[in-house]
Amino acid sequence: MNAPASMIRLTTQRQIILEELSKVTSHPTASELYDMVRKRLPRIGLGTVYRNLELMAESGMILKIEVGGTQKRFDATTDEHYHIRCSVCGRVDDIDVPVVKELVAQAKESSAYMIQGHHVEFTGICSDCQKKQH
Amino acid sequence: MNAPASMIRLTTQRQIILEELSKVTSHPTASELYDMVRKRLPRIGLGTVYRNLELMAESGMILKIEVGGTQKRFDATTDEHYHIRCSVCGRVDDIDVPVVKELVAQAKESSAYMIQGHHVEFTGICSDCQKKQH
DNA sequence: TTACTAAATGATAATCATCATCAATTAACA
DNA sequence: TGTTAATTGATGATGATTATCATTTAGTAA
Repeated sequence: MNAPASMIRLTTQRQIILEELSKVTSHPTASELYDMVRKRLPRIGLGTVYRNLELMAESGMILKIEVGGTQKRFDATTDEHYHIRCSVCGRVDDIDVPVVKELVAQAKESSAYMIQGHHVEFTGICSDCQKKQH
Repeated sequence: MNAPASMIRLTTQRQIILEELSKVTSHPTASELYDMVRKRLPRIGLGTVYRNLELMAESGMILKIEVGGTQKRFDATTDEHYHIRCSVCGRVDDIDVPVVKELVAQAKESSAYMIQGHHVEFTGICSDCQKKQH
């Protein structure tokens, strides 16, 4: 009855991209991940990294973070949480602030949009950049 | 004693960019603003629009919004408030949900970052896009 | 195991948003 | 009205991302 589902293959590239992303607690950009992955797969193309990150984000395996800054970032942790971005170096980390569920309820009342979700992004200066500013 | 402050001129371009931005409640991108301004100043360059939006954002006259999506957006309203972005068309609007001041306090406790601020971005489907999805 | 086929890759070019450069123009003021 | 530095418009450069396409390969069936 269903149209034949397109087959999603388990390729070396995909596995290693996911492994490398899972190793770090920071939230690398596509090209940072490209550099990390290339140490193990020197012939991989940047396009493959972009393609797979996009694919994994769509399927919910990873999280695509579109915050301030020019590049998208990726996160292997998919449960709902907030982020903090360094305004100096652009680094993004998870932040352990409890998710405010009421925000969505409030938004539903005060907007004609059909609300899907929310995200909180804190801005600050990371400890590395604080040190460098002597 | 001070170095001579660089003179900031009141040009036609700047005035009209600010006027057009103030006219709308949406949050146009630089190129949307370019189209709006060009109806009154057909010879204006896109670079001028970018330059002035950046300048006005730096001086605090307007707000530069770096949310999801690929383009930066601008807002003539500068007091602290949250935004909602349509996941279909990318449109961004203000949303009337009270600012949660406690979030920053909580963030300060649970992070090594020097916290500067926060922003909440809701995601949803705007009424126009709801209609179009028959 | 081998052969088949659609999915995926790597290389490359194309696109899009933004920024930089620079000669020509113009706002502010003496 | 003339001077001068700030600004403009035109254009090119850059950086991130996406599209294209011939080649390779994972998954499956013989």
